[in-house]
Amino acid sequence: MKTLSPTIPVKLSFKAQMLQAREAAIVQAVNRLLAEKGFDAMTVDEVAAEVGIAKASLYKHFPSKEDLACAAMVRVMRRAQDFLQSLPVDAAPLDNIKAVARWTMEVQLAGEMPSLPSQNSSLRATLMKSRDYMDGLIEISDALGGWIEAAQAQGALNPGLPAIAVLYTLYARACDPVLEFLKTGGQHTDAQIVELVMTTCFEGLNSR
Amino acid sequence: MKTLSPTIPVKLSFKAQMLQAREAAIVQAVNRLLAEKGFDAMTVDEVAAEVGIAKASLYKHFPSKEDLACAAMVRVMRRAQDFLQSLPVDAAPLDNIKAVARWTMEVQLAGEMPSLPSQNSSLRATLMKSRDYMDGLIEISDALGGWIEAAQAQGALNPGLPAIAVLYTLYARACDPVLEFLKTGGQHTDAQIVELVMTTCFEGLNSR
DNA sequence: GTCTATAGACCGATAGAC
DNA sequence: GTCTATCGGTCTATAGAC
Repeated sequence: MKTLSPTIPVKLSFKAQMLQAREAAIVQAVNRLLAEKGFDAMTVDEVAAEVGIAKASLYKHFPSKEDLACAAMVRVMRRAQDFLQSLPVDAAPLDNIKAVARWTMEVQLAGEMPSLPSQNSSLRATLMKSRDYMDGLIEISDALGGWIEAAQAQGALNPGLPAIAVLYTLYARACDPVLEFLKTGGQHTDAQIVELVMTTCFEGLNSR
Repeated sequence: MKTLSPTIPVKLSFKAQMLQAREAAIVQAVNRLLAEKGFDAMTVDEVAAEVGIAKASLYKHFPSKEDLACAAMVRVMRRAQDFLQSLPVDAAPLDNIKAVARWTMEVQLAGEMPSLPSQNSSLRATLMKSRDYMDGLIEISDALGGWIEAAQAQGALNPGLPAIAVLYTLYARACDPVLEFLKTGGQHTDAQIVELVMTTCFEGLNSR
């Protein structure tokens, strides 16, 4: 078969690499724009302009604006999974949980956390249908959930809280408006803001 | 003068009352729709349909969609001010702070908390220009800020946190996605959800 | 008969889709 | 680069109050 000759696979692979590289550029641009202005305010024209390609070419890669956003979410999910795997397996569960919380806040402060409106139903439907997205979400939730229960069992996290509530609270830090408010205030560095929110999140507002 | 005859003022007042009542109906509808779908997804036609009047009539009351949203924000701000004034003046500062936090969460769970995109600049400009909005915001911030500093001084709230960070953290509870997540989960009543988030907010995730 | 307010058609621009 | 739908905003004819 011709397709098994040495040159063909190379050519296909090269072409595939081009496509993949452009797709990566698209997804990165979408990620940035989603973080900067959100889903509704982001226009497909902007994405095409930022990547430097024709709008029609976008639709060769992604069938709709929702799929663009979904790809950006999958990207950040992949980054999260990579971060999770970089954590020491023998660390205390609470340390890993805190590391993840810090990481999400740093991504947000770096302007790299895509923000989607939770009430948009067509977007929700697209995300739910995406195997990549759902698998990533479940894997991350499982990892975090395991650490949460372990930390509660050893008394490091409040065992009176439902684990799911703790998980949601951690997820919410990825889109916490307090970070943006404090950054706009200009009184604190990014590192200080992260530590501040880490404190309120884990220690609470009350005195100890 | 004829305009000072008894019947004229009565008539004018009646007309004014009608206008005011309709304006209240409009603002309430906007408030509900903003809470349900957010600013971008809400259309002016929907508002008119919900109130049961023509779109052009809306524009007799409010010059733009942004002003509609602003009026809804002023409404909820007024409700907040009323709630603040209903609190006992001799109560412990921390109790009042907690009462306000509970109140904002209850309003959100009741589907009555308008949600605006923080990055929409035309909307921000309209809000900033609104004396009613800004005055309300400042009055509320001043009241909360005073309680925060008092609670920190007496060691009830962590004095190591900047008061502004505490204030923002409280404001953020009004749009905390954890409430919606837990409600969607269906495992908890609204009251339980409020107490859960109150605990994580004031006690933190760690064990005490 | 006049005047106001309304209802509903209408316009222009924008943005998603192809 | 075009097409079409949608949406914010406006215009006009009419109904009803005085």
